[in-house]
Amino acid sequence: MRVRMAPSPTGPLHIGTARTSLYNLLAARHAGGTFVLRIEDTDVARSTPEFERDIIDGLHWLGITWDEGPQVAGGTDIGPHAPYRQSLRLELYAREAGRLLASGAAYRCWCTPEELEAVRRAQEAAREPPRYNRRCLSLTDADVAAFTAEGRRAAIRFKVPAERIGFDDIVRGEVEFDNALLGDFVIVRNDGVPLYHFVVVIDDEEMGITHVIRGEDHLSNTPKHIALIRALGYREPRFGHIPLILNQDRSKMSKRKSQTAIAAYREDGYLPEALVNFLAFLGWSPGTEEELFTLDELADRFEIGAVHRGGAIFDRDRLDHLNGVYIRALTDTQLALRLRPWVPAAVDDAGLLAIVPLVRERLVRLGDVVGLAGFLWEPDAVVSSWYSPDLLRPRNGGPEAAETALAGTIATLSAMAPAEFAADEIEHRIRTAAETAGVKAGDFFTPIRVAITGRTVSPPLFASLELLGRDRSLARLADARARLATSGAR
RNA sequence: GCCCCCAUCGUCUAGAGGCCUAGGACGCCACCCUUUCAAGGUGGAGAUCACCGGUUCGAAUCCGGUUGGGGGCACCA
Repeated sequence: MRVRMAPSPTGPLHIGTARTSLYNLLAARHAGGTFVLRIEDTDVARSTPEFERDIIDGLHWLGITWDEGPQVAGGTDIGPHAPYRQSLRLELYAREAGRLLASGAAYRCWCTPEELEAVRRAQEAAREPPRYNRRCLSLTDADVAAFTAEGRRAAIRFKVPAERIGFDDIVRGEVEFDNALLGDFVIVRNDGVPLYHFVVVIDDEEMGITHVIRGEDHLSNTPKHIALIRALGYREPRFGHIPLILNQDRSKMSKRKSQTAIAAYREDGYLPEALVNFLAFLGWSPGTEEELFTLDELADRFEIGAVHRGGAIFDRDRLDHLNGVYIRALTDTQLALRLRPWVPAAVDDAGLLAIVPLVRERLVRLGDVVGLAGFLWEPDAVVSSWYSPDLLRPRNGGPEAAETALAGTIATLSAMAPAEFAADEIEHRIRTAAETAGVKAGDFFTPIRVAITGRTVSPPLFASLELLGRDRSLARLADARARLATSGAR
């Protein structure tokens, strides 16, 4: 089995492209086959090296690797069919176009976009299906001479045979189309650039692709490809069309309605292993009730033929849950390493490792560490700016209750030696202070929490105090007390 | 408009004629735990298997139609 993924570098790596790549990889691995990556960059106007890099980096990040193809953006291609970038294979396409022209399976077309548009409008008005009227199929030498003299350049159209085309789709079963309903489509633009439907067929043949696994949006294109394959005398691969990933409204997932760039998920702090697991289950299931798998385990059980036929909505809540599960499964050291990109360098590795236990149960995404533990590295003034003094007041109590807690805690912490400043000891003493003041523990803690973390929701309070340190804690408590007094005067 | 594909809780799905008074997970609700928030535990609501008609002793599972949804019909990929 030889499968391939052929992304087009006309945009960043899309979540759908990532899943199709994953399914191809899984199918190849499961069958002990070969996975090829080919860059579909014939659209020179829209393709960029930056997008190519984004795609390759994103795939690597997900752990999706290929046996043949460009390994690095701009790097050397690896494999017996190199190059794997279509922009480098132009002579091959030109030669095949020549064969089609010579056999009469294709013909030159001199129509201008305006002429084509006019014909299309006329057909619409007459309620006819919009398709090319074959004007250029029966041109006289004089017509051609006139167009040439005019400076027109010809595109090449494939003369679609009027026949029914059926095939046995790996995921959908028997499907049949009537190519008589198709217009003769352009395979080479008038500037000489070959088009998708044409090059995809040539490359798949030349690269020995045996199974074409792609999105359902290509199902209707398949009869075009089969017609081309027959006209060129190629071997017909098996086709398998996997269901689309959908927006909330069940339309094809798009940038407009969903977050589609893999890089964005990476930046939010989703774990690649969580994303892979999630993507694999969007449209497939091993049929058991286990749901946590590594890439290797997925490859072991994946059956391309067992893929569902219906599209699946991208459920962010489910991804979030899965990501949390994967985060919690990490060791402290592993999690610290993953968190590094979101934590400033001023927090050293030991400091970061100390933060991990405070946040691990609370992280949905790695990036959430900033909101959860930022109070530890942000300046006091910044943290102070996060809250308004009235948030210092506990649920059951007014400003005076806040003042009592703040003052009591300042006295308590001031009396502690640096060596004693550990979570357990801090908790013991503050609880005692609360009892002495006759205030319920929870109400006593709220003002402290806000003063220290700047928020009403935070990691466990006493460990937070310990990590912040006695002096900075005292400074924040004093600041809170001062702000409370000022606001209370109003 | 034409062609094609699809259809089980809100969502992802298990289910390949009797094991289904339809199972799991996410989300939601309640309770427990608890210094907040999470995490964790327990319980709960939630699907007449889109609808109609067949086949069969028996259908979520097979067949046909209807409806609904989606995709494709470019000198984009």
